[in-house]
Amino acid sequence: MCPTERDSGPESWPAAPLPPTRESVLERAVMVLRAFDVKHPVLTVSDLSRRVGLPKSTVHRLVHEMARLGLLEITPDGMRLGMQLFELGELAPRSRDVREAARPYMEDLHEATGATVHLAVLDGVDVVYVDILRAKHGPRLPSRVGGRLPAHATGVGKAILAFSGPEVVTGRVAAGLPALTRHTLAMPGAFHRALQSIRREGVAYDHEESSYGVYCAAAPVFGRGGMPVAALSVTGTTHRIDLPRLAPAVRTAAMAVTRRLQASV
Amino acid sequence: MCPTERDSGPESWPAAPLPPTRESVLERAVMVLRAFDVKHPVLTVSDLSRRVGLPKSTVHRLVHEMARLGLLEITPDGMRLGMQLFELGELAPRSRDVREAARPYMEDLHEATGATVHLAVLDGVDVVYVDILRAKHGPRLPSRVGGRLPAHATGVGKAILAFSGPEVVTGRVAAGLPALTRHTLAMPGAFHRALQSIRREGVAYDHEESSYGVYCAAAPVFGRGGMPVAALSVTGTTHRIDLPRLAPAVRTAAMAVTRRLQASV
DNA sequence: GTCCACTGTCCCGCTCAGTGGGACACATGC
DNA sequence: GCATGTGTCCCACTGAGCGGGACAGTGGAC
Repeated sequence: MCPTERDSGPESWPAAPLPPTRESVLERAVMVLRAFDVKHPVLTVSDLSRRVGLPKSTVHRLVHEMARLGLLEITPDGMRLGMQLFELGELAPRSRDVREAARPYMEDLHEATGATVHLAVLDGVDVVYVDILRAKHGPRLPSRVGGRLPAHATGVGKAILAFSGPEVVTGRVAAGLPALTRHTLAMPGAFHRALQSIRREGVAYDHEESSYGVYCAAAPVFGRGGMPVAALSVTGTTHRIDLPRLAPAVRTAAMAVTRRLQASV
Repeated sequence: MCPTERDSGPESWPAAPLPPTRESVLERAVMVLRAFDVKHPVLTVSDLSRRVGLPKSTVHRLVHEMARLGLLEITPDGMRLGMQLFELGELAPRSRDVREAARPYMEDLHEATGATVHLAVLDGVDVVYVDILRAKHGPRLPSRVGGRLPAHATGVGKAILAFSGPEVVTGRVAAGLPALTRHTLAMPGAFHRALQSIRREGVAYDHEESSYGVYCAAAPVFGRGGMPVAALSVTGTTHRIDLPRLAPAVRTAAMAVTRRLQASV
């Protein structure tokens, strides 16, 4: 919640906690899977037992069953997430379809601007990055495919929210507006005003709201029903990117993807 | 198994059947997840009940629990795989790390050759495609990120197998050498001879062995321990690609990725 | 209109899959 | 030596998961 988090900045944000229920086998399994992250790609049985809060013998049994199913892989120094998960994840339609449709236009945008191009979808109150084309030069941005950030704190998130139904926006506000930097729109008033301006302009800007030194311009992609399903953004680092100049390009690309999505059958 | 399969060709291959055991809750859940594929991105409770062979009431309960956990999403016309899976899948280290390391070199290769570039890892007896940069022009190849094909029938698969331990190769042979086209190396003798030649040349070729009209050259990427962990390939369609000319480029790129992997910490 | 076949949802009593405390062997480090 | 960490396995208990079956709603055929 605090802008000055301990280590590497908001590369990824924890998913919303699961609604409280007496945990089922399935839930325990998901808890085990969720225990892994970028910083902890390999965990031992004891690690998992500690992180998840389940008895070691239970984790042991669970983990071996999951390995049998391909959800986990056992290595000499612990468990890691398995290829089966990658395979299943790639089939998730919300990310797959929009990525498929957007890829060519992302490449054009990438080539035309030389900047890093992002594609993200909304999942609950967060955005999840679905595809990234990185700038050849310049520092590596902290974003990651599969990474999750609170929607209100990102360009892509604001672009989607601005054109979503009011209940979606309300959901985000109700879940809180955590500040990732001191520029994050953490006040509902400012946040709503920003969305209104985005609706007017058709573009959302992010001036160091998600991460220090990171600037971006984002535009929404609309699906079949006319509702926003994703957003494209062009991102760069401080003063090395001319957002007003790039905004029309992002909008145009996003509109092209929209057209493509609505054309397909 | 038959080369002239019914519809769209070998875009994806079914994963190996799970070892037979009395099915656990977890296994049933995975069976439900695996019921989804490219042609069936949305399934209803009844669909799932039929496809998986579980009672409808059981599927109903299971599916709603999985939706609560984010593994599935409920839409007006059925269930689909959820974003949670995509998120978890992107964390699977085997695909993530190698893709991260390979991306820049894939882009170079893509730019230098103009052809489609593939990155795949070995999973059991199959290869799973981890990243694809598609040629701007020309027909769309049937490959798909997250797609699975029997290793012996692909360039990338043969490139990996040729430099893997004998037990890995034996595993593939023991699992059978199904023919995807009439050019697939379906005989152990021919297969072993091909691997030997690949070891000598450092490049694996695929002349319509995985799909008609598809030609490719592939080279292995080695991990920390000196064992192959992935393979890069350059792919094109009949006669529109000059493999001997591209082979050195693929090898060079693969070696660069190897270097990068072994350098990182 | 009346079928019929199909959905998704929910109930509820039975039972066996899942549980987890605890014991054990082994590897480190002091 | 002892202490503290691993991973693995056993086994008696019990409630989570099971699934047959009932039900309401939908929609096409006739």
